[in-house]
Amino acid sequence: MARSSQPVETKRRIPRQARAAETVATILEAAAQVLEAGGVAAFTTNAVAERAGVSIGTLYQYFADKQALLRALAEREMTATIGAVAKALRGDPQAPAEERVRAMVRAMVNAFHGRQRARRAVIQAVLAQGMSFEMMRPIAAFLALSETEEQPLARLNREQTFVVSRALMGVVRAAVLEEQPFFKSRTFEDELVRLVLAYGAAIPSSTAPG
Amino acid sequence: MARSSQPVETKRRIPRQARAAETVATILEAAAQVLEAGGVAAFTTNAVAERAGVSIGTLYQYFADKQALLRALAEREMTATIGAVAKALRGDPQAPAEERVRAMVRAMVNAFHGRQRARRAVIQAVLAQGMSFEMMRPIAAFLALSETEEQPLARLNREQTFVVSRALMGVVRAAVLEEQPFFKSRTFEDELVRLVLAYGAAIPSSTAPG
Amino acid sequence: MARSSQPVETKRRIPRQARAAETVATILEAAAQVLEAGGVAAFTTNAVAERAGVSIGTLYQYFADKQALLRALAEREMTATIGAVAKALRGDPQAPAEERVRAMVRAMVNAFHGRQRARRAVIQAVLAQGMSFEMMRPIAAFLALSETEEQPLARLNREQTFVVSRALMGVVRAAVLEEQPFFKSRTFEDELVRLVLAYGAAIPSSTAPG
Amino acid sequence: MARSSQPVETKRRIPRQARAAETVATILEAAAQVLEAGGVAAFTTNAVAERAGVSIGTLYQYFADKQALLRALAEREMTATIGAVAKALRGDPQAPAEERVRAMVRAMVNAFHGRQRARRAVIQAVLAQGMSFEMMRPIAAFLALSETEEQPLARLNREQTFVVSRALMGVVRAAVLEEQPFFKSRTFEDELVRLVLAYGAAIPSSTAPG
DNA sequence: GATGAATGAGTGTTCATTCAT
DNA sequence: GATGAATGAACACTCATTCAT
Repeated sequence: MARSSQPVETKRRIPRQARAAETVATILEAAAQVLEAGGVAAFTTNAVAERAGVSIGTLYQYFADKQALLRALAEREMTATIGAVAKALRGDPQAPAEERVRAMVRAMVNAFHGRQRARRAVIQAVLAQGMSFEMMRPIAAFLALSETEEQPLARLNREQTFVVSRALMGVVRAAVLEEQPFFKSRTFEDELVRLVLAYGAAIPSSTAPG
Repeated sequence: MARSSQPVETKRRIPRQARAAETVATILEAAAQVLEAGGVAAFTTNAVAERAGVSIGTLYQYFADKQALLRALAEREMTATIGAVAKALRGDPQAPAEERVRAMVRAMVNAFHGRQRARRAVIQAVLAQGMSFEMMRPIAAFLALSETEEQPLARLNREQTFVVSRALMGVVRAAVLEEQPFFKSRTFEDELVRLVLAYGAAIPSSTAPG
Repeated sequence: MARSSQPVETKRRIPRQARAAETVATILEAAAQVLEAGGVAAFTTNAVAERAGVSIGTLYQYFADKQALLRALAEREMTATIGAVAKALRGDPQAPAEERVRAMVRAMVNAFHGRQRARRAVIQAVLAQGMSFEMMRPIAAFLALSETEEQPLARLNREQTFVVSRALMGVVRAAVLEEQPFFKSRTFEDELVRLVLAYGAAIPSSTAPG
Repeated sequence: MARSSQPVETKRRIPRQARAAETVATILEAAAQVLEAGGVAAFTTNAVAERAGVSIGTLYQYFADKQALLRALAEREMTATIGAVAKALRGDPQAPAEERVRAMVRAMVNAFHGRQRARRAVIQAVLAQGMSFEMMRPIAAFLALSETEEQPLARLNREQTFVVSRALMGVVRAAVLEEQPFFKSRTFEDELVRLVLAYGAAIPSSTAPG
C-alpha cells in the first residue's frame, strides 16, 4: 500500500469538459455499486474501474488514490443526506416544533433508505481508513438546529448540540448497521422525535450561552 | 487440512500450561498496543507477533486467523466496559433514578478512558471486518435497564430500549472517535444524564408492553 | 472479490496484445524449466515468475492460481504428445497394422524425449495436486484405435481399450520415470509393438460389442 | 521445509522394546488413516501424530523426518502387495500357465482393494516427494516370472520383463487412480490375463538371452 | 522417554499504483 | 487523454522441525 503524499487535493484533474465530468460521475456511481454489491472487501480500484467501464489508468487520472475516491464518494452520499435534512429544516418556520423535528427525522431516515448496504459500506470504509468524522460535521451543524430561532430547540450550547446530534445519528446509524427491521416504522420515528423533543424541553434556558 | 474442533471457536488450542496462558495474554496485549500505536492499518498479524515477542507461528497456534484475534481483543475490551457498567447498575437499588443513571453514564465514559485510540481502533476494526454488532448486545441489554424494576426507566419496549441505548452509545462513541475535548468533563456527563432521564420521563406508561 | 468470468477458466485475462501473449508463453516456458531443474519441490509461483523474468503480479494476471498454471502447462505438454500420436495414426490407412502401430509407438516414445524431467515433474505435479487423469483421456481415445477401421486393433470394447492404452502408457511412463537406459532403443520399441499386436490378435471378434 | 541430511536411515531409533514397536505401528496406521481420509494435502506430521494419539515429539523420536515416515508407510503397503503376489506365484508349479497368471493378476487386483484411497495417496505422495520407483522393484522382480521355470513366461530378457511387468502394473495403477468401475470385474481380470499370455506367447525363444 | 509450546522460513496471493504505448 | 500490462511490497497463513521441561 503505497501512501501518496497528496495532503489536500481530492482530485487530480478538475474536469472542465462535459465528458470528463461524466467520467467522474460514472466512476463514482460504479464505486457505489461495487460497495453495494460486495462490501468493503470488494472495493478495489481495479474493480471500480472495471465496473465503470474505464481503464484503471483513467480512474487514476481523476482520483489521486483510493482514499480520494472514497472521500469523494462519501462526500456525494453525505451531500444527499444533508440536502434532504436541510430542506426539511427550511420548511415552514411557523410550524410547531414537533412537526419540524419530525420532518427532519424522517428526512434522515429516508436518506438511509435504499442503498443501505452501500452507505453502510461507506461508513465502514470511512472508518477503516481512519478518516475522521469531519465530513459529518455539516450534518451536525444542521442538527444543532441553531438556525431555528424558535423554542424549544434553539440556544443549545456546544455540548448539547453535540449530544442531541450524535444521539440521533447514533441511533440511525446503529439501526442501519444492525439492519433493524423496525427501521422504517412509524413507531421508531415516533421514538426519535420523542428523544429530541424531550431532551430539548429538559434544557433550562440558563444553561445555554447568552 | 483437517481442523480439530475446538470448544470456543475463537482459539485453536486451549492453553493448558501456565506458559501458554501467558503467551495468549502477551499476544492480546501486543494486539492492543499495535492498534493503539498505528491504528487499523498497522494491525497485521506479523506486527502483532513481533510486538508480542513471539513468532508468527505461535500467534497462529492460539488464534485461528486474524479475525479470531480481533474478536478476542474486542471481547476483552468489551468485557471491561460491560463489567464497569454492570457494576454501576447493580449499585444501590434504593438510590434515586438520577443517581443510578449518572453512575452508569460515568462508568461508560470511564470505560473509554485511557487507551482511547486502541478502543477506537477496535471499533474501526470490528466495523471494517464486517463483524456484526452482536458483541455489543450485552451492553445494550444492560442499557435497557429492564432489570431496574423501578421508575422511570423500566418497562421500555423494544424500540425504546434500542433508542436510548444506541443514543447513549452513539454519543459516547462519537466523542471518542472525534476526540472531543469535553469528553471527560462534568458538563458532558450532565448532558448525557439529562438525555436519558428526559427521554425516560417522556414515555407514557401506556406505550410499554404490559 | 468478484472474478470476472473468463472463457477458459484456466486463465484470468485473455491476452489481446502481442506483448501479453508473449508473456504467457514466457511464463509457461519458465514453468517447464523450473520443473525440469528442480522438480516438484522447486515449483513455486515465485520461482516461476523469477525465472520468467516477470513479477509475481504479472504471473497472477494470467493464471488464477498455481493450479491453473500447472494445468496450462500439463495441457501444453500433453497437446504436444497428442499431436504427435494423432499425426502418426492419421498416416497411411492402407499401411499394414504393424507399421501403423510402430509409428504410433515411436511417436509416443519420441514425445517423451528431451525434457524428460519436466514431463516427469508435470506428471508428479498433476498427481500431487490430485488432478484427475481427465487430461489424459484424449490420448486414451487415440490409443483406442477405434478410428482404424482395419484389423487387428479396431472394435475394442471398453475394458480392452482401457487395457491396451494404459498398458502402453504405463510402460512408457515407467520407462521415463525410472530413466531406463533402453528407453530410446529399437529393442524396446519392438517389444511395445509386440505387446499391442499380440494383444490385439488375441482378441476374438465375439468379445467386442457389435 | 528444512531438508535433513540423513541419507539412508529410515528410522531414528530401532525399537527394541515391545512398547516402542507398538508406537511405531500406531503411527504408521495413523498415517495410513490420515492419507485415506484427507489425501496428500492432509498428510502433515502434526495430523498424523494427533491421529496416533502421540505427541509430535514422539513421532520424531521414531522417524527422522516426514520422508522417512512416508517411506516406511510405502514399504508397509508394498510389502502387503508383494506378499500376496508372491504367494500366488508360489502356488502349484504344475498348474497350467493361464491358471498361474490368473492367480497372480487376481492377487494384484485384490492388493489394491480396500484402502484404495490410501494406496492412491501413497502413490501420489511417493511421486510428489520425488522418490524413485525403486521400491516397486520387488514387484517387478516377481512379475518377471523368471522363477517360473515353465513356459510360456519364462526366459524373458530385460526389456521384455520390463514391458510385461510395467504394462500390468500400469493398467492396475491407472484403474485405481481413475477409479474405474470395472476394476473388480471378471471381464477386466480376463483382459489382464489375456494381455500377459498373448505377449508371452508372441515371444520367440530366440529373443531371450541364452 | 514423552511432551507440546515455540519456531520461522517459506508459500500463495492481492491490489494500489505506474508508465510505455 | 486513454489504455492495460506490469509491478512488487505486503499480507495471511502453514507446517516440518526443535528443545526445554
